[in-house]
Amino acid sequence: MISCLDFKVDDSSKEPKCKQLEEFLLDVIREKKILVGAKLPSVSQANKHFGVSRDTVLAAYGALQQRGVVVSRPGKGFYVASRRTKTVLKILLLFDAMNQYKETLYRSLVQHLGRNYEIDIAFHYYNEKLFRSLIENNRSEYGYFVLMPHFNVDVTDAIRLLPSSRVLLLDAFPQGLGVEYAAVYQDFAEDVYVGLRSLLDKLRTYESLDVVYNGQFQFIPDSLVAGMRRFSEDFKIPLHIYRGFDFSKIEKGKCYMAISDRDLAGVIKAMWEKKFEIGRDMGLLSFDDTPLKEVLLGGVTTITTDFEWMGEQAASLIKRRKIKQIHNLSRVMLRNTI
Amino acid sequence: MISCLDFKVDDSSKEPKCKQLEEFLLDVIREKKILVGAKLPSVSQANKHFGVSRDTVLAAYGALQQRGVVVSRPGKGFYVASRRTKTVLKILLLFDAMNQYKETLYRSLVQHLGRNYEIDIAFHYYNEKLFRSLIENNRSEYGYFVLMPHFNVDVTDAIRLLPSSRVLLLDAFPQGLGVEYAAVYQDFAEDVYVGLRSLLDKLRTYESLDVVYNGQFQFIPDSLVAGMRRFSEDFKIPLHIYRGFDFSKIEKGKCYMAISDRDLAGVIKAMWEKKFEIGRDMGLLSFDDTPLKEVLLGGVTTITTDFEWMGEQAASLIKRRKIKQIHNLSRVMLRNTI
DNA sequence: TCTAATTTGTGCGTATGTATG
DNA sequence: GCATACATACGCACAAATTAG
Repeated sequence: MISCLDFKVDDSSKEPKCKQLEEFLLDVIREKKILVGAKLPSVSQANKHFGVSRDTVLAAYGALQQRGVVVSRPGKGFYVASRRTKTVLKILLLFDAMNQYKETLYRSLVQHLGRNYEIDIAFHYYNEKLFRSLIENNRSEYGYFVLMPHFNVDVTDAIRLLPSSRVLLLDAFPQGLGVEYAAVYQDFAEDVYVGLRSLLDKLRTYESLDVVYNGQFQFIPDSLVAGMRRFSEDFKIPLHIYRGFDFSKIEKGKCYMAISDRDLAGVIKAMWEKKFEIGRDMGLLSFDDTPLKEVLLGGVTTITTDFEWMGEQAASLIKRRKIKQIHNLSRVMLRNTI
Repeated sequence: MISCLDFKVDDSSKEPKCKQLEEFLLDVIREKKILVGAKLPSVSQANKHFGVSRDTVLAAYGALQQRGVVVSRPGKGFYVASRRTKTVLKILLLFDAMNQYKETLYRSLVQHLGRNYEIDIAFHYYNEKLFRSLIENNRSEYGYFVLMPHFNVDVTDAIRLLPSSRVLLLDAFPQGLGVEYAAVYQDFAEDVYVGLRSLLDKLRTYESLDVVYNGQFQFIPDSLVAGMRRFSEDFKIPLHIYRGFDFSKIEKGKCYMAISDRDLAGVIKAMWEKKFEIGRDMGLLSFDDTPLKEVLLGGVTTITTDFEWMGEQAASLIKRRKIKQIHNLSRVMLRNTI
């Protein structure tokens, strides 16, 4: 029984020994290696087996007792009382960038997780090195990692530094990572394909689909481009992708697709200057719905996912320590601009 | 172990002893004589071995901690956390909420600070207790604090826990804090007064000014309200402030002021339903400019500050360790909706 | 009932970082 | 730079409760 529990304290670690033991036992109880009602190894057994002093064991057991996870019976032993480990889990949220819909996601996640979680947030802004160093430097500081690995290069090696049971991939699911990782993701290639297909009749009234993005901090996933290209080929809709688009070069008869708010504003301004009429002279699509897009130009058509729901699903996976891949479907908000 | 570290303070040097020790230890860490994760000599060991007082050791160790190079563990010791010795300061950014213009500010600050600063960000979402605990729990971990104390209750006691030389107040400058605190702030009362006054002729064409905000996470500084009230009294413009406004109750002849994007969208939707014409049947103002507001409804009139500039000023104060209060002026972007 | 072994529970000592004059 | 009080981490010794024989 106790021999099944292989654990050694790391004396050189900065974590206190009793804390290390406590975390280990919480995992053991969560994983049902010791069932509710069963007896924990006695203090002196644990003391010898784990190679720590009796007091260290006692400190760990005492902490578990204070949490209500175990109860002590003097002269008998410590017994598991509950699996509801009311632990404060420290979570690192590693997002790509700060923007409007990210706030929706963040709030939803925080709200649905509730009080027993301590959440820190950081942004990598598509800087691969920053992403790596944030993972490396915080490996031991957090008990759980929610990662948004939006990169067109391979970062799976950095992610693999973390135990897969303590990682949730959010929004993006990099190729090369398997079912051992929990995830709530968008399948950009598929979603944009399906989204554009549902707009096919409208899109046929334009001569081409032109994707524009300008900012230095802007980023388009390769998979999104792949989905758009497949749509373009399958349905013979010409596709152009402009990185660093000169908005004054806007033309009649095209349907523009703006990536960021800044790009969207740029297209609209150019449209005004040329006195184009939206939906007739040109079309306009955008990604990720926000309150203002509902009313901008009488409603901008967007291809978007439900970030509220994404946060809720993520929170649920984290709370139940469930490893599962959830495809967060996207939908088209068909409005006025196409 | 400690005997490998031969270091003697130079009493004749003009460099403080703690600075000498700090530099020595940085070299030791750079040269991998002490590896990441390993323990530094304890304070009392170092105190005896290096022939300096405990305080000197503590000052050196503390400085290393504020650079993010080492971390302290009570009862255990100081441990090397990172080899990034180029980092001169670890900064905690404590913002109120995540939103569009906050990103502008954040990016500007990060960009103007440059590479040698490690910046963490957290949000308090107008939760006073969270604000306090974030300060208390991170007091020794960071070398500098950029605080956005947007509260209508007094939080100066929490701020005073930090050395004033290591604090920058951003956006808000709470009453009760003096010139010993660096600040780049908006004077909401004054700014909104001046802003509204510049719109006086336009505002006189409406029967009243109605401030609407709805969200649970929404917040209006008392000083902003005070500024609006003073304007209302001085120029006899009726003012109504609705917390939890029912947008369907929107009326002709009034000028509405929306606090958040969500409120703005709510007013516009209600306006459409009633078929009001903007700028004639009703007016619309908003706070904080964003790219989309430039094009929404042909341009929404906003009272706003320059967050790009605010970030630049803040970075400059931090880098030069300058203690100065900078009033970040706001201006009116007069557009189509009033 | 007594005894010995096992187990939980308590007190004290030492080393370490933290905070304050 | 020094002194002091304090919290935390860890270990040793011993007392109190339980159980088996």
